Amino acid sequence: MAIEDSPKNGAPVRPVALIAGPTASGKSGVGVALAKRLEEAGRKGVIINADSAQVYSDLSVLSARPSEEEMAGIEHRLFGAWDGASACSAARWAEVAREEIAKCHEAGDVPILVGGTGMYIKVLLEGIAPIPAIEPEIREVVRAMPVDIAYEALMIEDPERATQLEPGDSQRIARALEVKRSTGVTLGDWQMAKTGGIAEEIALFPLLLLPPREWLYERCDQRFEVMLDNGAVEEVEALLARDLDPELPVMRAIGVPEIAALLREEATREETLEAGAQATRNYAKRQYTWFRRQTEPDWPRITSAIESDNIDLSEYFDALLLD
RNA sequence: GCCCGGGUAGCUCAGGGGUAGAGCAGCGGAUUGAAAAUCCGCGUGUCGGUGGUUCGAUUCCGCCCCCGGGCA
Repeated sequence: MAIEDSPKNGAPVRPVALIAGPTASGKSGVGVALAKRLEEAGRKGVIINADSAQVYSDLSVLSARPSEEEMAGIEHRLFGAWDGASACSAARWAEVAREEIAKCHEAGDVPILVGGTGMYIKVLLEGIAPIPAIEPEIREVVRAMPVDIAYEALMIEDPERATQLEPGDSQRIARALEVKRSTGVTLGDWQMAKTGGIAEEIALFPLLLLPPREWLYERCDQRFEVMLDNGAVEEVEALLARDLDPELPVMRAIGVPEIAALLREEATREETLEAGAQATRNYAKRQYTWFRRQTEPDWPRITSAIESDNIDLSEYFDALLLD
């Protein structure tokens, strides 16, 4: 629903604020600042996590989940909401986020999505093909296949998709294969329909944080060092003690493999620091590309260094701040 | 001081008489149920300096400089 459809002199109907950007760009601070401004304007803002790692209870330090202090009395939802033993997914997150957003709207609150997982946000807004759960045995077999073998199989079972994919894209090849084998229908056929997107039902107020690369990378480096000094090692120790499937998303989160190597004494602290910081930077770059290219061109962007105290929120969220 | 081994892309290094190449970094891009994942593309750099041999040297030879290691 477009803003123009809102009552002339009132707040927009079903508003959703969205603050997105790469890791370490300062999203959380901006989200909290917005919630505070809403409070001043007589409305309640609720922050909803849109980050695929902050979703796991096992990852607090390593996912940079905001502390009680940083939350500053603002309600935060979907942070640490999943147990690491069960893999979240874009579709599942979107389903839950949709419910939380609906609850906010019922209560007259303003949901503020904050996060860096572009695909989660995209699925929430645009929906996704309604593909049923994959047979666990099929998934296991497919994921255990070496890429070249899986690609050959896909060439036979779903040649159309196979030719669209890079022969080295293990993950997408496995996905296409498991969908065909489990449902009997090709991924391409499933994807002809998308369901669940809320873009048409809400008034979206997006803001992309795309600060200068150099500034961002510096923060990535600092951030990983701070994590290492503030419990990341203990967090990974506890996670490893659970003896979970190493393929699980929690086990692949940035910093987990690196710190696991440190705990196995296969790396020094110095090397761990370097590796973790590097992985963070590489990730930030990928997010940068996503947000720069996979979002609507008219979404406002801040391309300077982010100081949540100095951002003029009214410039981006004016309609929300009307009382 | 002498003897070895090196000095080649931002880093680690390969190569070799016809002006050079990988990995990583960096940059660009993709992204439809693991997305902090998965994948694709982009490589001119006084080949340490300087003389010489040669049609031609980064490659061979001499000298010099620098960095390791060893011997004194």
